[in-house]
Amino acid sequence: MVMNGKKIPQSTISRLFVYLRELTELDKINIRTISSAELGERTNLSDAQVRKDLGYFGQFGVSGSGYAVGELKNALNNILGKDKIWNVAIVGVGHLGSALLAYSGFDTHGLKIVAAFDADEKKVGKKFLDITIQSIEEIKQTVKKKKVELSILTVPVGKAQEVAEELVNAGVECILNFAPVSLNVPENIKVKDVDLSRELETLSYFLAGKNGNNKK
Amino acid sequence: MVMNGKKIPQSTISRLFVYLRELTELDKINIRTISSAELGERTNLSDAQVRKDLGYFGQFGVSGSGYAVGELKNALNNILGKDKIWNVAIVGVGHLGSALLAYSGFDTHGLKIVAAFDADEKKVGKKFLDITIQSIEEIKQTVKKKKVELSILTVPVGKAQEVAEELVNAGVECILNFAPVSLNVPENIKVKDVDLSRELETLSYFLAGKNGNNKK
DNA sequence: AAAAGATTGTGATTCTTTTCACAAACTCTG
DNA sequence: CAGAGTTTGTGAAAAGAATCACAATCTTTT
Repeated sequence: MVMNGKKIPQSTISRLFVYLRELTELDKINIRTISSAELGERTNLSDAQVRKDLGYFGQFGVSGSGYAVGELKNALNNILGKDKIWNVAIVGVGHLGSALLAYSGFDTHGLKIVAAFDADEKKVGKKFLDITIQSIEEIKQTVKKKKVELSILTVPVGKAQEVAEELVNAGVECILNFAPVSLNVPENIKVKDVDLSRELETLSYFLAGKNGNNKK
Repeated sequence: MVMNGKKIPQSTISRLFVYLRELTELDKINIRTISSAELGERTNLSDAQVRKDLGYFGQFGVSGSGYAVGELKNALNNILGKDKIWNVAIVGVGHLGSALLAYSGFDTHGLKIVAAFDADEKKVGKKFLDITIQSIEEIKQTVKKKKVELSILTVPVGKAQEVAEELVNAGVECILNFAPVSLNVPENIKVKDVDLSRELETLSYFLAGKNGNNKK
């Protein structure tokens, strides 16, 4: 990602969402102004990090007093494309998939689940809230019709690559992949992996270290 | 993390789990030997990356032929502490929490869910497979009794900090946090954040860029 | 057994991200 | 309104991570 000739780290983008969330809270409790130091404290980041991150996108602060909460909030909403609502499809309505379907938090983040797919014929036709589960075969047609832009892949490992290809073929450009495999997709497709077991395993690795098991 | 004086990147650890998963597959289909190039190909990483990652922990390869699959697999299992089974507790049995409870994949990763907690009195006492949901008040006692080492935090944002403190107080050293807040815990406690909305939002940011919405 | 080929392990290099540090700009106080 | 106190914005330095590149080592071929 490039802006004004400077390269913007992926991690900066990710942190902007954290700032935005905090600013939204601050706004609710009528706090009008905040310094980078305080915003950093609340988000467990350094003041310098906060300033540098914001610095990629412009000058939002006022020397001596800090940032205007409302203004910065609006600026970030704009930068992060949160003024738009994104249409999301969930593919694979197993345990995790249905938890995500039922998760109400997405709406408040500008994400709207508009479709759900599953290979299991027994599930097809069932309703979750206002979403009817469709067959995998209907992906292409439904993606077009419902203007799906993002997709969440919660199918078993063995099916992931195959289904991913189908999604790409249907025109989806972003995939949040929960299957623990590296998807092979064209490079214009943005894939983000969330690997729950791996996260836990990484934790256990540190725990192993603490107990002295694998420390030299 | 430090080994032989060299600092080991967190990302290296994370990738080791990916290598291990691939090696386990290779072993199943009776492939005896693999080069860094091929292992890299299968995991979408560069050959140099594979070699450097492994290099932090020793010399496992053979020039001219590559790595012995079985041997490397065993070595990684050992390095990553996967010879041990870790006891896990889930705190917050909402949509996501119960999906994780029902998720069978953890066992195969050396993780055993031994307890579940929820604040809702209506849920307390209910059974999920062989786990009975307990009240939050019982955390301390149960953590001790069942030797909980890892915990998964799937409570609402507002409760997260409070419950995290209770976990720390009970002696849990690692927390996988699904609540979208920065937990404030002592620095000897390892917290890993998984923020699903943020992951999706990050994706949508790139999508916004593609459509030219926020490109200069 | 020598030559050709493959592949590792790792120092050096490059690239990326974070932290430092301070002038400049603003606010507040008496 | 001058001086003391804050806080930003940003180059420069440091730290961290990925890539390069190649000598050393092993395998295969003839």
